[in-house]
Amino acid sequence: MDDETLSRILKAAGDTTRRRILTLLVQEGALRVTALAAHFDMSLNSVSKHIKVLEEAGLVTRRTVGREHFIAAELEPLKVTEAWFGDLKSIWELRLEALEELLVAKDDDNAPTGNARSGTARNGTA
Amino acid sequence: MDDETLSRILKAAGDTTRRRILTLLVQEGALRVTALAAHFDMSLNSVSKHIKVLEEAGLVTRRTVGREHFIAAELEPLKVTEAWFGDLKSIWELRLEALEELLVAKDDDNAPTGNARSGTARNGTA
DNA sequence: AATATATTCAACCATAAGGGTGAATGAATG
DNA sequence: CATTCATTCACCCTTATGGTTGAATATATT
Repeated sequence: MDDETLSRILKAAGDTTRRRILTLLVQEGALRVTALAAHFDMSLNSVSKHIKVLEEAGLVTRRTVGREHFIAAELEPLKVTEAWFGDLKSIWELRLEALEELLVAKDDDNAPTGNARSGTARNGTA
Repeated sequence: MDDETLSRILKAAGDTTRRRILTLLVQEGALRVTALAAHFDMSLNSVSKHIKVLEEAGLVTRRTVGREHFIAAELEPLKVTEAWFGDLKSIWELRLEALEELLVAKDDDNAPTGNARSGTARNGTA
């Protein structure tokens, strides 16, 4: 997955209006631009621009039928993003496990202060 | 959870440099500002500012000891954010289930086109 | 053909974001 | 006490963002 893509997704999701749009689409299915705009105290144009941002991030797709544009949420980017956060958590937990092992191994040498979470790695704790 | 908070977290995570900082911290534990900056082709000042953004989003905490500031990743906001994406997926799946039920119920009336995913709700498909 | 509807495009404005530099602050060290 | 080191603060610049309005485009409707 492109790092640039992830940035676009997160930036798109970083705006309240856009998150609300996404939520609306997810719970109500595809909606027209006007229908979406009706939910917001904001010009239709602005909503249209927000949709464009979501579209460029791949969070939303557009199906044009006649003069009406139906906007639908896209599930895949959500998974990808969730995965990034999940990976980060995994690395974290792996490192914590390693730390704990170290502490347990040293247990008879010097009694550690406990609390592996604040007593961080080779750099952190003085 | 505050919506504003979520926005700050996602905006903070939306920048590549900041994601790299987070990753570094998660895999190496707490690091000094200078140590972090060494990884980037960018002024120390800029990195310092990125750290501040992460800090304001709660993604990172600072422990100052003497003249050195140790920056550590914070796990909790990651969970919250992951949860937001997860919730969205859940709503999505719930709605799809409901749609499938509808389709199955109508099965003898008129043979549907199948494909519940593109044939969206009451608004979408013409 | 004329008009109304749905949507985008273009230009504009204010403010935020991301980067840089130089000075200021605070702590260690000779 | 002067100096070096670690970091932030203040200011500047350029570009992006979120919002506005008015015009343009494309499709329906009468």
